[in-house]
Amino acid sequence: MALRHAVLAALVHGEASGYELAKRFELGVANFWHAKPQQVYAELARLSEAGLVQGREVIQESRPNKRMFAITDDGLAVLAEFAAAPKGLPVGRDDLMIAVQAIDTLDAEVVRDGIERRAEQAKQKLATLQELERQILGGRDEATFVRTSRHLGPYLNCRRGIRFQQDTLEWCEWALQVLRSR
Amino acid sequence: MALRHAVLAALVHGEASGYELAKRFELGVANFWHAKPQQVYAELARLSEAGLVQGREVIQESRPNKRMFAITDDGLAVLAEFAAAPKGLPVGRDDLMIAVQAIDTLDAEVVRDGIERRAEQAKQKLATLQELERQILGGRDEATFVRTSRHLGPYLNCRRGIRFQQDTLEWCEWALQVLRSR
DNA sequence: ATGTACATGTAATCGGTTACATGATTGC
DNA sequence: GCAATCATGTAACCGATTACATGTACAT
Repeated sequence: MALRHAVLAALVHGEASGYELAKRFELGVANFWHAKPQQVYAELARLSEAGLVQGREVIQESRPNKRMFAITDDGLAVLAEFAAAPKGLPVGRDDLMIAVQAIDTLDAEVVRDGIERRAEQAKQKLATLQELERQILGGRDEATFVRTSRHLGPYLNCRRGIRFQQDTLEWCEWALQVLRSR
Repeated sequence: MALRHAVLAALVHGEASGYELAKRFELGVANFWHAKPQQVYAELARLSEAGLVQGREVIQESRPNKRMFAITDDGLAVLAEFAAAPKGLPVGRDDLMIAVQAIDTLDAEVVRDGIERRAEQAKQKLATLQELERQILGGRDEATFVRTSRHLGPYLNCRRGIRFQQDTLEWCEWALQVLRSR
């Protein structure tokens, strides 16, 4: 039941609509949490019923109406409890690594193509995250930002994502070189 | 339905019992796939019924009997098909990063403790994986191994795991430094 | 006209986790 | 005596994915 906490955490820096939250999950936090839009809407409904978030209707004219959700004090309490609980290791599932594991029996070219495609995906994701980093830093260097900002969480998370994609890319390039050199 | 393929991939370098497979999932491949023992047994039953693996009883005297499973030609065909299919991005879920995202609103000390615990976990995991790497290389250097071995898959996978844990560790240390310097 | 962004859901199904269940052998 | 390792599963529940469903506004 951790999507619940992920949604609450995504709301601590201000209210958001289900649509906005779904986008945040897709891009910003996506390396370490992932959720489909339908899941987000369903979770918001449950959180709202439990009193952990509060929604308000926003009537718009040139667009469909939307509901903005904000975290409540009860929601914050639940988040705090979650943060204090011991965490297990991250759960990862990567289809590509299944193919890699079996490369010696399979057609190696097919797996190589998969690694190349993954490298491309990583590059794109990396570009997106670096753009996000620029937005967060807003022209300041890291030391200045760390001293002056009250929004460290998203930055720490963004850095984790950038590192992960860089590491992915480096592994892909190393693996391709190994496979070429056989 | 990808656990199916993960199990098949784990069997390509030789037959194994459910118990052995469960251990392989727990340690070796665990950074990029994860499965509980019960799941492995259930999957083996399904794969066996579908003719993708074949089991044989092994009677043991000083231990409980076991069933060893080997991948069949049909199983290999299914794996090959899977390998050729386009892969999505890896799915990751990391509770710690949820707490990190919300650190500005939460008690920062609690989150710092979480990062420290994660660093410890990463160190242990890293040690295990480096031991596995030594076993795989068997005294040879990388270049020699790559030229002479027919089991590249597990090595590529192991390297991915090592890099991931190293990167985790570096991020943890960087994040702790940032949090201390505030 | 066509597609993308905005905006929100329901229903059916599938995959994964947790709890339960058992029992022998080996080493501390 | 007690814990760890070997060895295998069932059943209930919950969480996640996929398919279905609808409609407006704006840009190309």
